[in-house]
Amino acid sequence: MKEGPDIAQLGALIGDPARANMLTALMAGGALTASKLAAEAGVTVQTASSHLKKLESADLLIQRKQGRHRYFALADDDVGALLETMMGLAARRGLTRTRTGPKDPALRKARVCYNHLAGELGVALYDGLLASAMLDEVDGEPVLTEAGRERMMQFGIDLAALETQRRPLCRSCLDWSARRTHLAGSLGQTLLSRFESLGWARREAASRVVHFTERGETELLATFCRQDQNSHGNRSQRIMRDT
Amino acid sequence: MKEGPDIAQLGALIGDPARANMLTALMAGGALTASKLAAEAGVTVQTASSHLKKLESADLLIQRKQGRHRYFALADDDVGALLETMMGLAARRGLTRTRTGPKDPALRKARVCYNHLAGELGVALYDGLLASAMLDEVDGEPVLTEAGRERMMQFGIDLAALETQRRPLCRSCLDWSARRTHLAGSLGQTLLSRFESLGWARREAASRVVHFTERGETELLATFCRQDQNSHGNRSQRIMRDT
DNA sequence: TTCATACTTCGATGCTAGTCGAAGCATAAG
DNA sequence: CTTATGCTTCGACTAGCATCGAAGTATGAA
Repeated sequence: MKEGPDIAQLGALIGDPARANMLTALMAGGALTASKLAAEAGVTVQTASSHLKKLESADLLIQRKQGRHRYFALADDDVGALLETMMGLAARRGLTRTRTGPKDPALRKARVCYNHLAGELGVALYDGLLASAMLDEVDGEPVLTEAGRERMMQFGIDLAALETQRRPLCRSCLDWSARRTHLAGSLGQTLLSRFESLGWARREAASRVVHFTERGETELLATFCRQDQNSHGNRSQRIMRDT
Repeated sequence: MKEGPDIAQLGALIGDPARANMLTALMAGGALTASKLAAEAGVTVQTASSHLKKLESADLLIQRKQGRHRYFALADDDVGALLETMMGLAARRGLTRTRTGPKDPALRKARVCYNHLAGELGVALYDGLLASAMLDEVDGEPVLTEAGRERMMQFGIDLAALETQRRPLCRSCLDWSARRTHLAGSLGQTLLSRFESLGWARREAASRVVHFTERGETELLATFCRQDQNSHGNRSQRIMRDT
């Protein structure tokens, strides 16, 4: 009847549970081997191979051979963006998976959302920035205040470099575990890598889990989430240990 | 293994050809009856009913009863946004449907993309605005120039009102028929409804086709696509009748 | 009431596509 | 060479789901 881009093909590709698991595992931005992806998806390697072939020939994944391993990664930022969009909508629609796994608590606490920090610590950071008046929300969009700019530069963020980029500095991103927002955008991304280079946090190898050290977590909260900074800061509830 | 929002459920819902057709038909923003959607999807009403039930219970569609008719529409702007994202990616990946239908030429010429004008006339408008220096592109994002602002106000667009909104005035949107961009954003939307109220164009009842009158098309090109306006205007190729 | 239209539900059918076992390549190590 | 590992291909099986005919419900018209 119609002509044009086929949403159905795309949807069907993402619509299979095994493939969806693989894509979700790759959302952290890294590259994983075929066998790792098979384990993540909960299928045998033969099945995974078949899926990966389909995803690759649709240009959703790219493949890099290295020795006898084959590493797969998302082909493009567009793919990641689509997956994020779907995640967001699925979360808001209450389309959640039932079977829950062992990594779940760690994932809920801190994880990578595309390339920035999400989970409890992610929303705590966002709330803290708001409460201490480093961040402000105008028309629902987060904006860095003058105080925030200073603190970020003290913290070693090259704001000037970030602001020359096309992508927005601050964006809000809806969290699916907590029903709150956390900080995305180039600043969100840069902050996460800064946390890592400071040794506050490290990413778990083949998952989206982010492990914060005891000290890292304390420092994070002290640096960005002190309520008694400039404002009275009751704009956000404390939600640190609510699970 | 994991927990969280289930991309797979969403994907599977959109992944069926019949459902994808229905969703695509609803992207124009209107509400259609169940039987009309069945026809659009090329299935019987029983089958359509089953699909619509699923889409509704996933909160992708909403239903409004009116007499013995049931009108369905996209539940939310988020759904439309997701579909647009998927359309864009599918187009860039070359995932296009093969079977082409009778409405195809009309669709290619002018159609509704979510709520603004797409198709050949859409990209002609965009190119014309660029060529006559009413629109400029900074960092890939379209921006209205001073000359453009004046012309829009002459044309009866209430720019001041649009600019108080959250959503951006100008956005670019990738066309899937022509591989070009056309104008989205609140200005894009307002322009299309202005075309309609001027009698230049009207939307076909239950499709995304936009019919321009002979005069409407001429006026559109004269008003926004005169090359010999202020600039030398070779920044865009003419592509009007290239199919 | 009777008939017509719009839509849903039920039941049966048929096909697609995901799944895994077994075997086949390819690369690396001993 | 032989052995081990990582991955792909082939083939067969099976489950799930889209599909439609037939019957059932709801609204409107005559």
